[in-house]
Amino acid sequence: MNLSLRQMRAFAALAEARNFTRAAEQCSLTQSAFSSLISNLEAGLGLKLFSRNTRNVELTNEGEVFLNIVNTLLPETERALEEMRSQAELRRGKVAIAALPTIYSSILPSLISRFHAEHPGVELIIKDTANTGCIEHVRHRRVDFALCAATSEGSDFIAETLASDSFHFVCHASHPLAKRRSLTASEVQEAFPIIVYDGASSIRQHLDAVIYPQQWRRSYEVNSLSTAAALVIEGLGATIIPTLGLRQFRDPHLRAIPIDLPINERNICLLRLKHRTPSLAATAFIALVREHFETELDRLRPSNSFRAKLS
Amino acid sequence: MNLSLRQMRAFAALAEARNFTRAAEQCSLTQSAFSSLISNLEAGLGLKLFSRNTRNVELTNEGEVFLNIVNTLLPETERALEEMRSQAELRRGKVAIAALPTIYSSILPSLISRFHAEHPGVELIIKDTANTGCIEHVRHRRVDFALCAATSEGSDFIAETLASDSFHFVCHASHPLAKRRSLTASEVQEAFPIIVYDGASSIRQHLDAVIYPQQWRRSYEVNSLSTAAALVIEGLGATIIPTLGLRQFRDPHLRAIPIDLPINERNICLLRLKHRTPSLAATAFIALVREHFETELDRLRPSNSFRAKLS
DNA sequence: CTATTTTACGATCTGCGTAAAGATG
DNA sequence: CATCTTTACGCAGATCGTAAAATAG
Repeated sequence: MNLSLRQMRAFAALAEARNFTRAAEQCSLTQSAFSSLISNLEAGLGLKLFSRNTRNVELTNEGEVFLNIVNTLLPETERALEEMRSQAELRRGKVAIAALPTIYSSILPSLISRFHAEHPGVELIIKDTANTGCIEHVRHRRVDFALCAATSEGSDFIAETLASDSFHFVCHASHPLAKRRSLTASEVQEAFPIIVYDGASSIRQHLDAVIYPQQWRRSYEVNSLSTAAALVIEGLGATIIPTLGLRQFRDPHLRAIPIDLPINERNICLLRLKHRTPSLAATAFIALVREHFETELDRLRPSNSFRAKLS
Repeated sequence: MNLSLRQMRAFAALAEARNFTRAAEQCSLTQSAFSSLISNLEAGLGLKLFSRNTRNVELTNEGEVFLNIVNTLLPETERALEEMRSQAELRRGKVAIAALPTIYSSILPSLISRFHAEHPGVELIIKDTANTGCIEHVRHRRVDFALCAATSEGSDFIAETLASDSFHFVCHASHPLAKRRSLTASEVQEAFPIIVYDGASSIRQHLDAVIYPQQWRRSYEVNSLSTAAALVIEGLGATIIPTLGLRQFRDPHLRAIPIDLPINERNICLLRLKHRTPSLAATAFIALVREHFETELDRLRPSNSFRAKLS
């Protein structure tokens, strides 16, 4: 006897419906195929499970015994398969991630290619959005997790700090401050015109907080790093960028000067919902992220000269 | 995915043996068939369970997960099938029977012991109750079948007549009629005091019907044969008993005289619900009952002298 | 007569075995 | 290169669907 899941499903459906036609529909089978499926099950077990005629279908005593068994065995088996399906989702699954533009443009590309090489069947969806958007994506479960700046929002989140980067004053080589080795907050504030970012941005939020209650004398408010970069290159102003964003400003005419801010570190964290077990695919990606920040942490250290990297 | 018992068995064997050839042998399959069986299982689950080459077979991480599942699921499934096998082989089961006291006390004991000897694992539940009770037990499916007097109740029942017995006047040896060889209905009606049975009793129902619209001049109305027997032995009255009930009145001081009633035969039948396939255990018991009445039918024939048997 | 199950039968799919090919230490 | 697994392929049995037959209220 080779009892199969399909047989148990069919039996359970018939025991429930007590009607071949409806039970067959439920199993996506023709009534005739369903009938022989039940017959085969009965033959396999060597006993009648249902006493039936054209008007009435009901369990025999032996059928009752089998129903008791199936009532525990079937859910367990289904659950087992569901468990395996979750496993399988590592190979053909989906990971949705939200990430700050600075993170997306710096560390994610290499992680994506490594993950894809390891799990070629897993679909990766990455939304690059400012900090506020990242948090909302996580909150509404539109992503498995986010890589963004630390947040203090509620206790629904788990925020794991992965690294922290610091801020740099980025200007054209012809800028009056271009040759300085370091700058103070007040010096930077005087460096008008300065290019700032949209209020949803973690950079803007951080910088606003740092000089509170003062405000930035801004001439431009942009949404993307690349726009800011274009403006700076054109000599229309300077901007302030955390370490991870510097890559966007690699240009021979630009200079990046470390700033000494009251709160100079921006924490990069892995943000996810507390009561949501990440899928295995997501877990795998998270592992890759953690590994990245462990092995390449030094790259983020402000002690490294980024001036050199920009030229 | 239609997980089957065979797939689980094969997986367990391979996880144990870690060798396709030996695991295949254990499953009574060629190595090639076994290989594709495992492949199909992996394809069905959507993941590799074993990482293998020609020298080495071992479980993947996903395989380990599946092994944990199978280690509980497989034994449970096997046990379930074993349970059903026991049912099929009548090594387990339950038969519930309702029977008239006259039947219970006459033919059932030997049938019970024969059935028990043949099927020691089958539980027997026998309710001795008057005719009305028997019918209700069948109607409400509290018993698999009943051995009782024929009924004309509705078409939900199947009533198979097994035998018929006839009625006897039973009295103390000192009774005025004790020496008669036979009696008529009117003679019996005059034989006051007469002990009758509760209205639910088939004997009472039969006798009431026989003399309708007259009524029995009763002095005692009892529920059990043994009570009636005690009364008769004490000389407090006579009673009327069908053949099957005579056994209760075996006493040297009692006499049983055949009565010539207008309807002298009480049909003993096997009563069950029409649309209910009896369990295997019940079927086996029914077979025993039929066999009994086929081989020992003569015992019930009123032609036999029961006077002799009583002394 | 109507609703329902069973049977008949051909097409398709699955699973097994034989035998050959492929892989690996 | 010896051993073990996978692949190729034909056959047998299982399963499915369509359609007709049987059954029961």
